[in-house]
Formats: sequence, structure tokens, C-alpha cells
Amino acid sequence: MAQHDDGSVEVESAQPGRKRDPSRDAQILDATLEVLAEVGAAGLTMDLVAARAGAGKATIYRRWTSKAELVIDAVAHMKRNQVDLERLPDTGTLRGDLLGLFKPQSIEERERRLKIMSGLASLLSQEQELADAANSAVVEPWAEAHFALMQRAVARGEISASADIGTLSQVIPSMAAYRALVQRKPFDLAFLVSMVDGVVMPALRNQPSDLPRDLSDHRSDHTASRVDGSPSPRRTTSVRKRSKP
Amino acid sequence: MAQHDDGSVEVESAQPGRKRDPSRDAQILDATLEVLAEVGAAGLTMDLVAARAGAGKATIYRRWTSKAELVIDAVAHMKRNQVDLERLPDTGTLRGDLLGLFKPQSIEERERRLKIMSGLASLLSQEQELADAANSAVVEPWAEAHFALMQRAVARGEISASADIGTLSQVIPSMAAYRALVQRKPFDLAFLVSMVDGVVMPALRNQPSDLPRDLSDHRSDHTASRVDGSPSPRRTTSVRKRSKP
DNA sequence: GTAAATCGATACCGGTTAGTTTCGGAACTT
DNA sequence: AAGTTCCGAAACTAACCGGTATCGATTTAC
Repeated sequence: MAQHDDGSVEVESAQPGRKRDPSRDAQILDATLEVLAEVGAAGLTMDLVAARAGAGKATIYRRWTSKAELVIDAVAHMKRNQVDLERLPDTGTLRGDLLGLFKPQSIEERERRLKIMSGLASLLSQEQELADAANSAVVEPWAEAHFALMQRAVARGEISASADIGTLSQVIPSMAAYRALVQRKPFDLAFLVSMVDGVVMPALRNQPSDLPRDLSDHRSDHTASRVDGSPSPRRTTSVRKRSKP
Repeated sequence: MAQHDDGSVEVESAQPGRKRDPSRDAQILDATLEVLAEVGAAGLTMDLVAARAGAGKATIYRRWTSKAELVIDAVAHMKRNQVDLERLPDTGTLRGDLLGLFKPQSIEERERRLKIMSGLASLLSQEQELADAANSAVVEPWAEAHFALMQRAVARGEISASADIGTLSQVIPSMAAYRALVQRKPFDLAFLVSMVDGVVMPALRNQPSDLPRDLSDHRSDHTASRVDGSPSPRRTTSVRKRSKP
């Protein structure tokens, strides 16, 4: 900023002409998020965003240099109104607090966020199939292994039979995958040890059954379907073609 | 299949000519995975795959109808050689078994898988920035909230101060994100309850410190950086441009 | 009122890439 | 050896899309 002799700071002399509306930015970012949630990042085009925002492409390029920057900015934009750390639930018990996080913040807002997140992943899965394939190729077998190990530990009496090993067997594989996929941190021994010693082993040493239940006690719908620990039937994603039409 | 009067089944009469080599399929799928790991799904082109496989594009299109099917098939293909449920470690303790899973299976093979998975997500992160933005917009604030709640529960004496709340505060948000991103299952109350009652609460009720340690006791490098539970400085992903060059 | 600046719309350019076609050669069957 | 089928290479087509340029309309400061 240029400093003048008289100590005044140089001000851009006001020019005639229309002013750029800054609130337009948010509208465009919102439109971007909507398109993202609908067609996914793979199907997102600048023309779609422009049409949705009721704007010209030129207007968008006047504000962001590229599609990449627009999308990144839009995703960062959705941070606003996220969980408010000043207004946390306070029910007296940790369990109540954790569950309380579910309701207070507008539930449809979280739904929207997850939809956008799915839209991002629809990069991953223009066809949902791809995400399925990745999950069943990497995470599921791993979770099955954990499940089998835990089941064996139950059998030998090392851990309580009432532990929710269906859920617990998915914790490390899922978090490792998320870590690799999004956080891009290595799956190293340090991570594994803190997961085993900080999460899984402590959890296994407690029976969840003697905890208070103030919400309906849904049993997990996502527990491993392999109750016997047997290997799952290998899902053959056979999309091979036999002959061309 | 046509049935004849004499009871014999019609057999395709063998024709002269070269036979299609089925092992070529696996080579092409492997090439696809290699390319996937190197340039990501976004940068994957049929020409790259063909070149890597030493094949013509026509050969690929003779076997798969589209790029999407090829990639899905390739991802499903990598399921082979996954964790072998028949050869699980057996160290006598669950903790040992869980940690034992880390070594036995060829470690570079798992590295490769995670690389492929990252390749898939490089859709997500043509620029790593996008994944960062998504993570810090959705998961991090959520984990911070959990961290704050847990810290409060420690302060009031409800849970042990030795619990690894840095790691534990990330469990539910990360798994919810993975669930939304890849598994495409809803984040509903049933899931939340089984995570809270099956994983987090049981884990919090145990001190990890009195567990046996037979591996170096790395403390988690991934614990929440907010040790005081204060809201993080809002990361302004400001990629906006000021003026066109 | 007028000049400057932004606006939405639209046409356009250029690069990329999925998918097709063609072709000469090689392999396998009879 | 002959006939047939598959092969890799490469040229080709067509579509899509990011990004730019242009234009007439509109707004606002002076």
C-alpha cells in the first residue's frame, strides 16, 4: 500500500460503474455444492454451475481462476454453520452428550453435507459399483479377519461374549481406509497401535450390556453379516461382456 | 443349448484360428491397477492402460464394453490374495493377533492396495486440497466436538484421564465419513448407537495404560491437535483470485 | 446524463479422450 | 498349406468440456 508524504494512505479513487456484488460469491458456491450433491464432482461442469446459479460462465471465471479452485472453495464454504463448539449438549453423561450431538444441529443440514460428500465420492463412483468394489476388495476382507480374530478371543474367554464385535471389527479397516482415502496419512504402526490400544482393546474389555440405555437399543444393522466368521462368498463383480452387439 | 434326438448336446464345432488367451485378461487388469495406482482414476486413460499392458485398445474393447467396466473389474480383481482367513495369526492374545495381521501378509502388497485406493481417491484429490477441504469441513469439526465432550467427561471424572481421547474422538466422525463416502449407507441413529455403545463408551471405560505392550508404544501422531478443546483457527482455504493476469 | 464497470448469455477454440475402424501379421486348427 | 480368428498398432471420429472472447443490457458513481 503506497504511503504518501502527508501520511495518508492511497485510496483507490472511486470509479464510476457497477459494483461487484460480494453476496454473489456465496450464491455461486451454494450452486456449486448443489450440483456437486446432484451429479457428483465427476459430472460437474462449469456450464451446469453457471446455469444453476443463474450466472454466466464469465462471471464465475471473473471470481475464480479455475474449476478446481471453485470446487475447493465451495467445499471449504460448507464449513460454515458446522458443529458449534460453544453450544455443545450437556446431559450429564458422556453417552448422552455424544448422542445429543445427533439431534441439536439441524438434521437435514447434516444430511445435506453427507450428500455433498457422497457427491465428491461419486468421483469415486460415477457408478456406485466402483465404491462397492473398492470396499469389498479392501475393507470387507480385512474386517472379516478382525471379526474372526475377535470371535476366537471370545471363544477362548479372553474377551466378553457381549462385546459388539460386529461393529468393532469394522473400526480399524474403515478408519484405515478413510485415512488413506481422504487424509492421505500412512497406515503405519503408530496408527495401528493407537487404534488397537486406544480404541479396540479397551472397548473389547467392556460389556456394553451394562451401560444405561436412554435411546432405543437398535442393534447395529451394519454388523458383519458373517456371524460364523466364515469367509464370505466371493462376490464376483462380473461385468465382462460375452460378445459385442 | 440345443438338444438333439440322439441325446447328445450340440458342441460348437472347433474352428481353425487363434484362440483367445484368457490369461491376457489378468494381465490387462493388472496393468489397469498399476495405472490406477500411478495416475489415479481421473488420469487413467485407455491408451495408458493399453500401452502398459502392451496391448491394443481394440483388444481391451474386445473384452470389456467400456472403461467403467474395466476399472470396476480391475478393482474387484484385486480381491485375490487378500487376507487369508485360513492363515490368521495366533499369538495367544487378541492384541497380538490384531497387530500380527500387520506383518504376515506381504507388507508391500498392502502398500500397493492402499496406493490403488489412493489412486481411486485421486479423483477426490486431483488436487490433494479437495480431500483436505472435505476433511476439515466435515470430519475435523465433528471430531473436535467429540474431543471437547470427552475432555469434559474426563474433567468431571466420568472417564479415566488415561484414555486416548485424541484417537477416540476421531473414530465416529471418520467412520461416518467412510460410511457416507464409500459404503453409501445412511448415518442413522442405529449406526450412531452401536458406535457409541459398542465402541466408544466401552473403550473409554478402560485405561489403555495397563495393557501389555510388546510393540514400541508409539503415541498416536494423529491425535487431535486441539489439546485444549478450543475451536481450531478456521482454516481459510482462500484460493480466490484478486485479478486476472 | 454519461462513463465505467459488472452482468448474463452465447459463440467459439483447443485439447483431451472414449470408443471404432482398419490393417498387416501371427497363431492355431484341420 | 489353408483357412480362420485373434492380435497390436495406429489412424480416425465424435463428443465433451475448460476456458476465452464478445456483445448488448444494466447498474451505479460522478
